[in-house]
Amino acid sequence: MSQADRTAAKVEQLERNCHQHGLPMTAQRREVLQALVLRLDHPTADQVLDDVRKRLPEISRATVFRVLETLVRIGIVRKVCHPGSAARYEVEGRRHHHLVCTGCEKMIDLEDPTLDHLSLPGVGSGFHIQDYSIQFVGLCTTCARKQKGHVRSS
Amino acid sequence: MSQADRTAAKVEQLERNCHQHGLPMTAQRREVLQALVLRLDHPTADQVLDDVRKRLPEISRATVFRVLETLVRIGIVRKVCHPGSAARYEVEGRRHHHLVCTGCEKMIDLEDPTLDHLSLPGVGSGFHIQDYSIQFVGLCTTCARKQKGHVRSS
DNA sequence: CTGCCTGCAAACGATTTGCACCAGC
DNA sequence: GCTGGTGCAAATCGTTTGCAGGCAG
Repeated sequence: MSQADRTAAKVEQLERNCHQHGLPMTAQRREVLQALVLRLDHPTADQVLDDVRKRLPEISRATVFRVLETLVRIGIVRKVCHPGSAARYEVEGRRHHHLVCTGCEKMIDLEDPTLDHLSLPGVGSGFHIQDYSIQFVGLCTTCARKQKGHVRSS
Repeated sequence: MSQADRTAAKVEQLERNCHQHGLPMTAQRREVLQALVLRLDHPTADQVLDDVRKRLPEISRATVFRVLETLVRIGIVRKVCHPGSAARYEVEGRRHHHLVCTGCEKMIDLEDPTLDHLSLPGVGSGFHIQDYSIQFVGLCTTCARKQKGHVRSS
């Protein structure tokens, strides 16, 4: 599937989900989602804002926050937690995991079928597990090189 | 091991690590760590502050943030990322995973030996994996009950 | 002594909210 | 026309920082 197709499919899904939830479809929602689909990484709200402004220059920061939250609520977008300060967002898609670099805080997607069917723990507590995702923490190539020899700078 | 023993052991480790890093040992550091050991959940900095103030009433908020960051740096405490707003902290210990409730944002620890030895993916990218932890997302018993029948309130 | 640590208050960055107006249905 | 969405600016929340003492080593 091409990038354009993926985008179109997502926008369509957005329209469906908005409808299901009785929410109007707006240009802002479409553009925010589109910007997110086009990115391969996990942008912060501000990065999304920058992208969207290229096509919708008058959009407000607050709206981007509101729209992102809405997209998360209706299940099209996932808010991923990140050790860094600002929250990151990504479109919901295939199950995948994250490599997080403790050096530069970069986050890389990892798809690995062997990790996709963990036997879910039979939690006695009655917790209802809907999904899971693994966070691998470590050092990316660049940071690993940098740390050679150093103990700790700060 | 009793709770008191665990606390003592951790404080001792703190003294050792401070020494190793050339950092002075202070009452604030001891109390912050102690407060964290005594909690079974993943408190925010403010929750830690409340606990510590019971024994050290004049401690400042800024100090709690600074001390927590120090404890993370010297490897006694872990900052866990959480979809919610404020960062959470926990003492480093055995490997465990987290159940995160999407309803109330509660986070529950889960120790499960069957999940402790995942075959780490042979990442081609040269990423250096040091550790991992799994996030299970779902609904806790309370929130699961609440959602029965509702579609979505807000 | 000297350097790191602390308390306080102010600064900061990310996110949320109140309000007046506009657009989708 | 009513409901919910948007832009703007102000408020809020979590966290960090600058500075003047204080205390550990």
